[in-house]
Amino acid sequence: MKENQARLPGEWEAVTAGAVEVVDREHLRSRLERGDRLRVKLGLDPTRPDIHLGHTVVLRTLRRFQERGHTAVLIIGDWTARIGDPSGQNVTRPQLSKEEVQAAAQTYLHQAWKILDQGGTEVRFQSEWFDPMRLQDVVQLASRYTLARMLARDDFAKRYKDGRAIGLHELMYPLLQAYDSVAVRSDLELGGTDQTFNLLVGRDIQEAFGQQPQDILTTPLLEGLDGVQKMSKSLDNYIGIDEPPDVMYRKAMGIPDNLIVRYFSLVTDASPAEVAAEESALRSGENPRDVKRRLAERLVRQFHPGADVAAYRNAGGGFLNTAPSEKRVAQGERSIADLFVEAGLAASKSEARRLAAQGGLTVDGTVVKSADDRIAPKDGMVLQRGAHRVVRLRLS
RNA sequence: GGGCAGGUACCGAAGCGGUCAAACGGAACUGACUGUAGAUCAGUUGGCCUAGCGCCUUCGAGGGUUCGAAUCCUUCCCUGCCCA
Repeated sequence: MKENQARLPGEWEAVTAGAVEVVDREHLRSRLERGDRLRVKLGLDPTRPDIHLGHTVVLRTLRRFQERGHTAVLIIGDWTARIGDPSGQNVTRPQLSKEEVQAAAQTYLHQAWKILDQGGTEVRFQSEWFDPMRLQDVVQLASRYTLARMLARDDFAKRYKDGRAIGLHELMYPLLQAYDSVAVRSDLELGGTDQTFNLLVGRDIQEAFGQQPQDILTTPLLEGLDGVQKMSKSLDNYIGIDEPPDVMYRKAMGIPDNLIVRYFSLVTDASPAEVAAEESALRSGENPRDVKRRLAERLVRQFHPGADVAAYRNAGGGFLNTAPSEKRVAQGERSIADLFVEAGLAASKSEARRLAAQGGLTVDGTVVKSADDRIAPKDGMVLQRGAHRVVRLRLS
């Protein structure tokens, strides 16, 4: 696989831009310089069928490899998705059916093509190689690794030390995803920094199966809207790449100021020079809101080329507070508390009453005094709970 | 297999016969403030209604003792540690 293309100057820099860590650095560099065409693996677990900006960091890296003639190998983790990566809290995940995984995978791919070049991507399902395995093969695979090495992984070590449960199946996760590298003969695997251990296991397992170990490249984890924890669907601090432009804009405007530059550099097409310009704009005292507007516009344009970005800007401050969502409700008079529960804005009538007592509920802009007052919903009526949760009613 | 320690609300953690829907902390939510977020301050955080000092469900699961149990007994399930 040595047939190559014109060697671009700065190839190494271009392809590793933003990488946190590369192993084996020298090895990878020399392969790139030699012009080898690499099989670049990226694994995705289709547990949640939506790609958000956090995922795009690594996807964009993969695309850069594609653009330079390397083969993207996208693995759909239809087996590992059932185990769930045992990262900290989520010890158990709902067992997904084959159909659910299939469906999620399709959605995933559909979204992934917004970033990757579909033609240059090889999509593989784990079930290809795992379904035919027999117990003998599984035991065989397990024999290639040891407990001590598993315990080298931070979260395992921590849980072990703290006396918290570690299911044996959880130990299988790194092993299975490592075997993927063997199955697809990966040359290089990409992943977020939280995957470092798993990617390294891939190297070991490949060697155990007589293959040349892959190199690995890790990308930063993007902080979510809260600015602290990594972006994830389950923490509800994400911007999905399939979300409508207005929602995307609004969410982008809500990120903490100290993340503006990071977002510019990790998830937009802005060149390093442009990023630097925004950074100095902030430092020189420009209102962060305006810098953030440019960020939001850029993001929206990337995923919704036709969107009328100016409209959101002119919407002023108010757009921040309106989360557009509609809810169908039946006609007829009932208590305000009931209506809020139906609209999904309160978990129970008791909660609705408490919120009302705190002045946190409004109907068409008027503060609800007593949640026990009765009301007949009208089509288009707007219910609001707090500053951010708004529902427009539709009569059915 | 043996010994020991545990399983309390979203999480952590008190409580060990009544005054417990259950201290405290984190987290979340609401209000004030702010360009948003944050920080800060205040409040809320099981459900239901005829809203009373009311009823129902909740302290791993079942059974029991008691006028009365998260608290005592018992069986079971689960977790961790030590020993084999």
